[in-house]
Amino acid sequence: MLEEMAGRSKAPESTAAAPLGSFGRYAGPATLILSSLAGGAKHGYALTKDVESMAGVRLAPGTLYEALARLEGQGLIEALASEDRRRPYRLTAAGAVALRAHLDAQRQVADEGLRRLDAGLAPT
Amino acid sequence: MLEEMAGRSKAPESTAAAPLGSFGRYAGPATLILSSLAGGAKHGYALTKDVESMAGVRLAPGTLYEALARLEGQGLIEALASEDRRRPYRLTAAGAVALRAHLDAQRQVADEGLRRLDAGLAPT
DNA sequence: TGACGGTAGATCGGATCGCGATATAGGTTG
DNA sequence: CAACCTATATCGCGATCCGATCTACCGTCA
Repeated sequence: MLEEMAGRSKAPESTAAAPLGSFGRYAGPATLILSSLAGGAKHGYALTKDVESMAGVRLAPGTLYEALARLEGQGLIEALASEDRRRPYRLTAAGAVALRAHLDAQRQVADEGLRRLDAGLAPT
Repeated sequence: MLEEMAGRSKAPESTAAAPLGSFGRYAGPATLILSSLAGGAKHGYALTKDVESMAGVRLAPGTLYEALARLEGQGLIEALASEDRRRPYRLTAAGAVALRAHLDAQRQVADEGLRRLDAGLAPT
């Protein structure tokens, strides 16, 4: 699944799939949005607030709504019936799978980077 | 330090610094490059190979060399004397600090996202 | 020796994406 | 009613990513 993700389908030809870079280009806002939605359906504005308290990042409105449109187009999130003036979005099953893979990979990279930093002072 | 980071100097005006998004725009290749260099100085080509085996991501040459130039301009890495045809780069002290902050933040977001995914099945 | 492939770096053009500015509009509080 | 918060949408600029393409050196295998 998720083959065409970002219009670029090049798998690394090796055995290991590359969840990093699966979203849009190289993660970023998409990761934050999906992670936020993993805690329950939210509309855009609530999402901004949640992301801000969760990651300290304030998503610009352009970034937010364009990312939402992209993610919906990719089937990773879906819009719910709008109440009031809110347009809530929910993580889809595919979105949950993709998010988990992405976060796992990201955590691995972070762990390895931190390991190298701590081990290091990098001789040579 | 790191004030001018990406040609955009807007600090988040609030008290809490936001390590996510500190690089270029929203991390990405920069994170991978810096994490790789945390394991020791490397030249561009070796970096690509290391990143590929570390994260399963193949950085395009354009991405790589442009990112290296940006990171050097930001003082996060520095070029060493070139041997043969190689131009090795090394993580600077500032780069190590920035990388650690970024990876810490990224790991926190990943952990929270995974927690929500596992806790969830997200009612409402 | 000459074709081939891996190493190594650089640059350009096109496409994507992030972001602030801007606009609209309803609700609340003073 | 002014000011501010909620809430969404869109446009344009600039930043960034990426594949293609070029140069160049090296080893090897026919």
